Amino acid sequence: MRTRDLDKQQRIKKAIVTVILKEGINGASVAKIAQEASVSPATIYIYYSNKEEMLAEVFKEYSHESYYYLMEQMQPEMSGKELIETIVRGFYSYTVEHEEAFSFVEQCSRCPSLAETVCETECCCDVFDLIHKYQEMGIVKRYSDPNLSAVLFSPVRFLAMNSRSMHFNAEDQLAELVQMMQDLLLN
Amino acid sequence: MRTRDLDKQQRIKKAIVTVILKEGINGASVAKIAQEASVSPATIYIYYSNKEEMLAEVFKEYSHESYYYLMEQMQPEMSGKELIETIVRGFYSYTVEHEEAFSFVEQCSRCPSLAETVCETECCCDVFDLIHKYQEMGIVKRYSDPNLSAVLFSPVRFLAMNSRSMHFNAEDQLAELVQMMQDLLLN
Amino acid sequence: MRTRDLDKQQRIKKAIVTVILKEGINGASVAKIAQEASVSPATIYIYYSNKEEMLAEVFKEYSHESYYYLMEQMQPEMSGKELIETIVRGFYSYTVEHEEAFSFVEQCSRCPSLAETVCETECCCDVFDLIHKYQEMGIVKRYSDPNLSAVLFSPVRFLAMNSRSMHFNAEDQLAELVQMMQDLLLN
Amino acid sequence: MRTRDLDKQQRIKKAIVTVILKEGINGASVAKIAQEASVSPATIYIYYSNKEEMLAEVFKEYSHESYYYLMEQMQPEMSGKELIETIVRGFYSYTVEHEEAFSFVEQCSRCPSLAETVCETECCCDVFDLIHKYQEMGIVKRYSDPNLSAVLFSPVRFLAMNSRSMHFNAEDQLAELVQMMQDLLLN
DNA sequence: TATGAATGAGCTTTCATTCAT
DNA sequence: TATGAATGAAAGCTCATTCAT
Repeated sequence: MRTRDLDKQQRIKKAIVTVILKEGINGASVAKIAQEASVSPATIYIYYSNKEEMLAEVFKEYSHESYYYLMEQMQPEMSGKELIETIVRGFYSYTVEHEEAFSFVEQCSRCPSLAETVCETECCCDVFDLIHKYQEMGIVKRYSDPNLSAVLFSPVRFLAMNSRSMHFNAEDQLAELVQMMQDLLLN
Repeated sequence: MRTRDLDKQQRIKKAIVTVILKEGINGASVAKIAQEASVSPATIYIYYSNKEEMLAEVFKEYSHESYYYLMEQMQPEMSGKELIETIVRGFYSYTVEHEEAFSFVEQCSRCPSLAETVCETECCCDVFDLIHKYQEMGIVKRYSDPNLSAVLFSPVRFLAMNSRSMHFNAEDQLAELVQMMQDLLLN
Repeated sequence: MRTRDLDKQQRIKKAIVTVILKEGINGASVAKIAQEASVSPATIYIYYSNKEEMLAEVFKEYSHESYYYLMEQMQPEMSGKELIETIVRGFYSYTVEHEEAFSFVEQCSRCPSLAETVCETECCCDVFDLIHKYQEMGIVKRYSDPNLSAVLFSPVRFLAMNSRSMHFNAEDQLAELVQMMQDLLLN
Repeated sequence: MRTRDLDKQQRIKKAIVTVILKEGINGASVAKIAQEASVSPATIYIYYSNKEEMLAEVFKEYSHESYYYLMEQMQPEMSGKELIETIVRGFYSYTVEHEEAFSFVEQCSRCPSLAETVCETECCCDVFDLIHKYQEMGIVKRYSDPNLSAVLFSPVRFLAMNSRSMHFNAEDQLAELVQMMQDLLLN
């Protein structure tokens, strides 16, 4: 019996992200993904039962990735200021270093049918566990989770998506945004 | 007759938005839009030279709409607090009252090919003219435009998009967010 | 506006029957039918909303045809013997003269999903009206309709389908069968 | 081990019939049959060189089955009446008790490519040997074999296939049909 | 022998767009 | 201007079959 080719599955996953970055979620046909992965379209249906499920599954995986990345940046015993800076800068770094994955997740999360399959809150729960600790220590203000999520991540996403079309220097913006978030969220 | 034509074009525009809310930007075929507008597919090609251009044009129009709506909420002689509250609540109201248009614009703005055709900054220039005045009067802090845009609008969009999947009371969140923005942005 | 091409619709109907005779109901793909009709596959979907419905509709049409043909053979004032002979020979003639249509209907009527869409009894109601008259006149024995249907038509169908594989002279068989049916059904 | 293999082949044979009853001959893919038989698709190609041959072979086997069944019903020293009744009722019983096999054979025998591979006459030769004896004894009329086959089996098949769609009581019909056949075929 | 992985070819269907009126 | 008909191209997906183990 031929064993399942792990490399092949990896190539498919990679291809999905690549094609969606290039062509948008609209233009990402199974055929194109298969070609990008150097695989027959039929092969994709061995790994995923249909296109919808394929996107959902890969979307789910990558949704968590940015927060894993973020957690790796964290140091023990950070001050409040360091915490906020790490979150803002770390999240932005992720968008730059994993441009494909970031763009893929952004597109999926705006696609109503896909967005439903992944719950934002679950993805970043580790980050929130940490923030809650800082809240309990009286370092971070006790704003609600949805609003914390809204102000910590959305603006960074906005900058990441618009850094090209709007003509600004990302580093300057980021420095200012860090400052803003520290002012806003710390006691 | 002129009225007839205008009416037809208007119906097409409405249909685009309606269909995209119902079916997502993926499922929005020219045929479905034509049917929704009670028009022949061929007729659409009288008004727009192809689908891409059609979406781009309508996207451009609706991109401005939320900011027009916002400007209508503005009162002369508002305090800084009132300004911020009006922007945050007004923008949220728009997402509720014009759900179709909001969803349409959101979806288009995540579609790479379409997003390029519309510049966010141009759309909200009137709002920024106003904010600049308040900055010059020393009421609003002198943060850069991209960051102002990022923190004023993205979080509201985030709440609007996630109010259903996350289970929170929109009004409570909004009240808190207004408070946060006032603290953050006002001297 | 381009008007619907009646000839085209006719060609499609003809093509369905031809392809099914050649390839069997299994091998009859929409693409092959389209090619046989010198039409694009997409065109077929203007006339029928899907393959199933297409087959069902054409099947329904042709199901009636053999009985229309039969009724045309009938003469007024026939004797009982003539009635039976006309039915048996007429039905057989139909299978020879309209081989394609006959084979098509046979195949469809064995396909469970299609068979359900057409009710045999409705198709041959004119013939049964006639038979009922002869029953009332005491000429044809008062057997039940299902059994009359079973013995009058099934054996002829059997002969028609097997005249090639079994090696017999159709005319001889038919003459004998007429005799049998007359003996069986007439007072 | 031999038992294992035979068991496997048997399971495949059973699966073919089951799947075809459920899905029709169109919907009976090798994959589905393999799954139903709890076997890999590749395994099927160890026993049969391709799908066509597989169906043909199993079709051939089951084609005989109803006549074997029929022969088992036969008693020595039956009267002519009993002979006819046993054939008609026995054949009907078979269609009820072996619904899957009957439906399978019916479907195959309408599929042109398959029908060619099996000769009806060969299948029921035992039955005809018996009938011929009764003909020689002057009990059964000397009609030709094709016509005997046509009137003895086709009407029963017709009733079996239509007992649901036409709304009649099978037992009543059968009783009448027995009577008819006795009148028709016996001296 | 037996298998799950793999695939090219083909399926049904829909698409954006153009044609003929 | 406006249309329903028409279509080539492509979509998502399944097929019978073969491969590699």
